[in-house]
Amino acid sequence: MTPFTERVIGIIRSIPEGKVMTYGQIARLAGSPRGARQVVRILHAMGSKYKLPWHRVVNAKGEIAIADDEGAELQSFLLQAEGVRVSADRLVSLEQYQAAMEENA
DNA sequence: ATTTTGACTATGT
DNA sequence: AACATAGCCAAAA
Repeated sequence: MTPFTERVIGIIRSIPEGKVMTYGQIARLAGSPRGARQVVRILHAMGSKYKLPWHRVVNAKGEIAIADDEGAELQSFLLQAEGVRVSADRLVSLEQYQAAMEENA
């Protein structure tokens, strides 16, 4: 377990309900400005084990980044269940993750 | 050791 | 706004 991984986990765990963050933001906060893809891997590998709110992580455009349609639908459902507006093309309102970033900065 | 592969991003058309 | 390109970087093949 690298320090970077630990920081990523901590950051994701700190995302408040109803807010979302992007892979890039998380990577930057964890000290690796170009590490967005590593965040993806960490999330995929450790997500269930550490009970992280994986569904609160979206890409830079504010959209659900899951390739698999079924998984994307689940994420969309989970987000909407906590009050995040998600459009039919799985776009998340941008205000929500900007707020999350300030709280963690 | 080298290549491929992404739940990515920034930049330029 | 949609598409292409080029960086990116660790894990898997």
